[in-house]
Amino acid sequence: MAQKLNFDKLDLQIIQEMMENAEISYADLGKKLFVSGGTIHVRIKKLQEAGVVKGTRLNVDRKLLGYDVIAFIGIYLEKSSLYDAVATELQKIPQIVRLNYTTGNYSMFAEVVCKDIGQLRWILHDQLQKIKGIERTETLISLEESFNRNVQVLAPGNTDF
Amino acid sequence: MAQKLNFDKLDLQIIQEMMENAEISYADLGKKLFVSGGTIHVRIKKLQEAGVVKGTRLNVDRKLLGYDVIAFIGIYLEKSSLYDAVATELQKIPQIVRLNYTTGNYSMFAEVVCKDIGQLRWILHDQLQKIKGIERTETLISLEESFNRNVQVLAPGNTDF
DNA sequence: ATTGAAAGAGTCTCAGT
DNA sequence: ACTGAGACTCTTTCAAT
Repeated sequence: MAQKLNFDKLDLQIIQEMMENAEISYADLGKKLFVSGGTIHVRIKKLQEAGVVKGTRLNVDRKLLGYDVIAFIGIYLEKSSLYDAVATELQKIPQIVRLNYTTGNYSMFAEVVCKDIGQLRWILHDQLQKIKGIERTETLISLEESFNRNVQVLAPGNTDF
Repeated sequence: MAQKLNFDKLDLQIIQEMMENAEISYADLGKKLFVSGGTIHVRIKKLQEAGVVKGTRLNVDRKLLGYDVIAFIGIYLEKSSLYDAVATELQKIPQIVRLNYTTGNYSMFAEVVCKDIGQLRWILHDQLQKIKGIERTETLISLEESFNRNVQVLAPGNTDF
């Protein structure tokens, strides 16, 4: 299980720098942090083996791909024991990109990326309403995404470490 | 502005494969899609120049970094014209990783990644409540993230292309 | 643990098709 | 447009400290 490990300042600096620029070379990152490229290499290897650094994910411009709409869907279940069954069905819908089991207003909280409002309507009306166990849904359409970043482990305002 | 462009099947296949594995080499990707590594290279360059492929983002295990809690915060504003001012303040809080301007129940919708429930309480109570313009907030705590993926442009169930 | 250099693997360029 | 080969850059390994 997620056992907490010890990281020194250099580990956290490497993670923070690579969160800001995942494509930096080991040599350049070493220069920036005043160690050799070899040291960066062994540290990153250690972080990968520890499972902290899991790899990289492709960053695409969804609008240029024709996906203009992001929406969040709060889902009320008939019974919360239906979570797993409903999650399995939601995962089959390619436009649903994220699903969380939540406390608070909703039982489940989904994020959907779709081409336009028409497709969103189709997902809500045709796709979701036929899944057994969903009582009703509430939709928040994103008009603008102000920012979307990784947690900043060594940011100025962050006193966590 | 986000002008829609034309992509052929190979472009979309490259994007889909790289969404699933951003670290695959051009040679291996070429083998998988039955073209040469050189072709993969020029296509990716074209996609980067078009702005569709924006790069890669580091994927970290937030739990191993000690960030055990994800929560979503629905924010009610006193006046929606305060959005920009409030967004600027929220961006200063390192644990707030995402912010959307939304229709529906809330004016703004934020995602926060924090160390534990105590820190979440501190962010909600001490950090948010002192920002002018926030009327009240509603918090959804994530108990489990079932999945978190990119939109699947060439998935079996996706008839978008 | 860190360094610096050599070996290996991947990216990038380009002439030919 | 795509290919394959050579030049170049980066990653990876390793002996020395």
